[in-house]
Amino acid sequence: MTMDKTFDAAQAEPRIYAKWEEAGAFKAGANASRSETFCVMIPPPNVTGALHVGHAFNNTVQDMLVRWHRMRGFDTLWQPGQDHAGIATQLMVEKELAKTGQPKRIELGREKFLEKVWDWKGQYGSTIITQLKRLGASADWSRNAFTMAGAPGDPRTGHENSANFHDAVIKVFVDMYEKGLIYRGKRLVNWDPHFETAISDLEVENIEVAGHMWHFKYPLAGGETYTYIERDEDGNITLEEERDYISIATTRPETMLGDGAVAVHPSDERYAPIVGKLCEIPVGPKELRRLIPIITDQYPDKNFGSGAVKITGAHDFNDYQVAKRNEIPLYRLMDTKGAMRDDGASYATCAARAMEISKGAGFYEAEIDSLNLVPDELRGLDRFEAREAVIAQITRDGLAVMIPDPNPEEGTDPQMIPYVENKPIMQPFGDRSKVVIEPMLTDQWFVDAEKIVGPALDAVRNGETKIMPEAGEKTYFHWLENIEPWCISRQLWWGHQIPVWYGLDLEAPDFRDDEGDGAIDLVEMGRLLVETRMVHRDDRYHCAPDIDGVTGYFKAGIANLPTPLNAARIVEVEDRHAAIEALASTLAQYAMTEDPTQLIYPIWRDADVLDTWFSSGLWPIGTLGWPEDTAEMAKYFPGDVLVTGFDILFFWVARMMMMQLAVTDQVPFHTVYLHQLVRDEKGKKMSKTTGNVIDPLEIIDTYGADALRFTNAAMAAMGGVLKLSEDRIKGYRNFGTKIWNATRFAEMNGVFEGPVVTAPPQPEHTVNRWIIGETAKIRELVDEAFESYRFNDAALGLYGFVWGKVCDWYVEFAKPLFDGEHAEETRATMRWVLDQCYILLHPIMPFITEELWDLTAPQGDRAKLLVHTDWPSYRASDLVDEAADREMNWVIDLIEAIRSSRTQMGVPVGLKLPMVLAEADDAARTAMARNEALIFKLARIESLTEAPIPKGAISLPAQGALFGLPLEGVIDIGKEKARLEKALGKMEKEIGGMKGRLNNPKFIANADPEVVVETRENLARAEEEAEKVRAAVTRLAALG
RNA sequence: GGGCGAUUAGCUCAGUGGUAGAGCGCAUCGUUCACAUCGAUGAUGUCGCAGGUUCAAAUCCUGCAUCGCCCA
Repeated sequence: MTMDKTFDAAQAEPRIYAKWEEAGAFKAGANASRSETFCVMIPPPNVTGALHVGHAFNNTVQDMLVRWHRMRGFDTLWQPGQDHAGIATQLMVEKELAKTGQPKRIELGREKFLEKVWDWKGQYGSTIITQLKRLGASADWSRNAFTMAGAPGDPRTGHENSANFHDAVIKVFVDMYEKGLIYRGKRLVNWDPHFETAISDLEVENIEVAGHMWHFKYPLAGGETYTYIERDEDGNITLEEERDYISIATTRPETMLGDGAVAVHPSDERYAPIVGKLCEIPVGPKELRRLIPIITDQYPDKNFGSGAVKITGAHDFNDYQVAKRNEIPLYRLMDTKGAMRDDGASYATCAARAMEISKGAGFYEAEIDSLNLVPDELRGLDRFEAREAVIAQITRDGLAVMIPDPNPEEGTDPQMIPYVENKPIMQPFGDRSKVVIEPMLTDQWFVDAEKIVGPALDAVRNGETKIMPEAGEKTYFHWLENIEPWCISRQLWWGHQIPVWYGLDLEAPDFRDDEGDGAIDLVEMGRLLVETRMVHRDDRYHCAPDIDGVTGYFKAGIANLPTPLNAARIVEVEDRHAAIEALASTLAQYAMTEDPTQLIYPIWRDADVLDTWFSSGLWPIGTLGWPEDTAEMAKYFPGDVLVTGFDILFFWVARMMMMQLAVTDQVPFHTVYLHQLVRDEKGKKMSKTTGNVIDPLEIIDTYGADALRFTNAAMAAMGGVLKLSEDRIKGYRNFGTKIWNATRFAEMNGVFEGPVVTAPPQPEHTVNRWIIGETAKIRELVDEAFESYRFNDAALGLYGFVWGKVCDWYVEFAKPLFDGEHAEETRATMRWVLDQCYILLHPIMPFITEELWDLTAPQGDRAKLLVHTDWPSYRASDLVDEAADREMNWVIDLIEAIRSSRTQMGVPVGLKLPMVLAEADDAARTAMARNEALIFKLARIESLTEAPIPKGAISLPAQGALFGLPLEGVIDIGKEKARLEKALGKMEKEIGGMKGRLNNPKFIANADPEVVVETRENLARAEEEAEKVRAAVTRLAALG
């Protein structure tokens, strides 16, 4: 066997991964040797996703945990899969259709379009899985799950064995609906005008943009005036004037049309005189301007803007709350595309009705939504065009607040100009559509989160589930304690369609049965349809897993209708519009035939689908086959650890907790490991626009997956910021090369010629005894680090051990031993130690270690692949030989001292020096005698004689000994003296500190006794050494 | 504005009360004998500032400053 000089990751990694897969190494339960299970659910990446550095980090962490447990014999399942990513996928497919010149989504229709989506999923949906494999992820791919598995039309491509997620999602929806945990309602939601759907908070990015704040006058009704007074901090009047208006500042003038009130803080004395009065919205046809009340609410900030806030409940989340509290009507101004409404009655009609309402007339929510308060000339305009028009109108009417131009033209009096502040404002954008998100009042489905939040809070409070780092728990509590209803409906086609059917409300309270015969005649039927306006009333709806489930409900619902309507057949139609047509046509037909068996009652299914997060909220059980009673569910649920980004703590983790508890009464996992976003080396978010995106696949191509994984592990300090730097990756690639070459050295020295060494050897030589103890220490450190999720400690500990102990010292120490009486045991020890390095490094660097595992057993006598090799459990207390430890540290210190003085004195590297031993106690003498060969070799010493330190020699104090390097004529006395004095200064400072402490009776009395003893020992050692240095300085002084 | 967090070597970061650390970078030296993706050696710190608790503070507490993130 001749090893190459480096590990060829690009060539080896695919081969090694294939070997694992062929061996079924990642299958659930593979290598299990005990009954405990270990189950990790992958946070499902989007089916549209491609691997980015965040995935790479997240999955490295999971893989380390999984591999570590699998090697320790746990019955391990790492459950992979993907979510169906409603918007993203739909967008992707629409783009694809456009690119290939196919009909558009709407043209295709729902069913055909969904076929296209399934085709797309089959063709491109497994991209990220292939990429995760390149990272070395050891998930059980045979169980790959998909959140749309089992939905109508699923051809089962790429998730052949996935549990039926659709059934699980629908069952949970129906159950929660029946328990009253899910309801339908009109609420303010984040609306994406591009995709024309509600979206979740998670899909909204708040970005600071340059914005403007316009200041407008809202005239008081009836020309009323009041004295407006402003005071400074001491209460002195700074401004006093009569005003016939109230000044409002807004960043969104176009929403003024929907204002329902102006609010001021109850303690704001400036506006106290006009609270309760009406003011006029300064836009729209003059004769039809609406009046709105001036109210008080806690929300306005007295110090912000003018202190008065316009309340547009249907287009702003804060205003919505104020409006709700104060029963202010919510006027919707825009359509689904974000354009000003162009529907309903004329502005004159709507505004008149709105006026009645603000003067106290009663109103219904549904009626309010039908009022279109957009002036006729603004109807149909895009919201941003409408903004400009509104500003222009107000300014033209002289109702903008005016100020003197701060930058007047040279030599002229400043002109008065409208007061517009330029200021940065936070604006919500759709993360995929990139358009400004509009708060919009629409009918949506909600989970009444407040009702299911309790158990999720308790589970974390009582420690049943632990969130790490702990700061995550605070955030979790804060969010859950203030939980809002969760909007789960989306106006999309790709997703789980909501299992709710609607029917027209045919119950007519004012319907008269002329004959009182309980049967309906044609006259009555005509009146029913035309006069009672039933099609304008709210619909009836029922929820069930399928249409058969709701048929009964609807039958019962029409049972009380007059004959023959009460016997109509329930038939599903496309939508509400089709239902009205169908009903009209069936009634018309009945009028002709009078055949009651032909009468139908049309129902239609809710067109909306469920939020992707609703289905991924069920990930921990859905992937295991729930609601079926599967073996996997019994074995692996509840799972163990969830590894995910801090950013989805609310959106996913908290919801999973709530939903699993609501459905199974059990927590889905006992530990949540949260990590930060992966940033670039300067800590900036990676983005295509900034151009600082690091592609993990390019990194893998260049440096290998192990280097990227090791970097991820080394960065993974609990809660730490993750800054990925290519230099660091390169450094860890070099680390791989280092252990590769240590192996190569061992191979050249015949270490792998015999059979493999499985148990810790019991060698005689100190060097070998020492490294075995060091190995045991690092094994304990690695286990403790993994146990407590301190992956950085595991990685850096191994780095220091392999490079700093094994390569820098043990390999060097071993060189002289290969020829002597300890050759045999040294080979055995080195072989064992290297094996331990491969094993302990395997969870972090699986590829190179598996390769080395194979290469270092040329006889083919490995019991198993490394991926399944038993994790060691030997202990430092059994394997550390204290004496060997002391001795080797003494040797290392001495060699370093000699090397240091040589370099500083400018002794040529090649020159071998004689050395004198001036003083030595027994321990030092023995240590010297036993390790002379390697000290000579590593410090380039040619001889050792016992003699006093000669003149002009460098003194080298060691524990229990004093050495000298005669360098008369070579050393620069001044330089050496300076070096010694510097060292002495440092020592004396330390000694001073220790003496100070030991002289303090309080220290002796209060400090931990161990600390006192330790300090005494350290002091003694330091004083001994300082004494030697002082003597050396004296000798040097005598010389000079 | 509210909440959470950070501030340690030139850079990136570890360090949960007991002698300030790592990697990278930098400087000097070194290629027969595992590795130049390497080796040897070295320089670099008022641990953000000010108080407090303690025998002892980078570490705990308080305030301040600066910078992040989340929410409004």
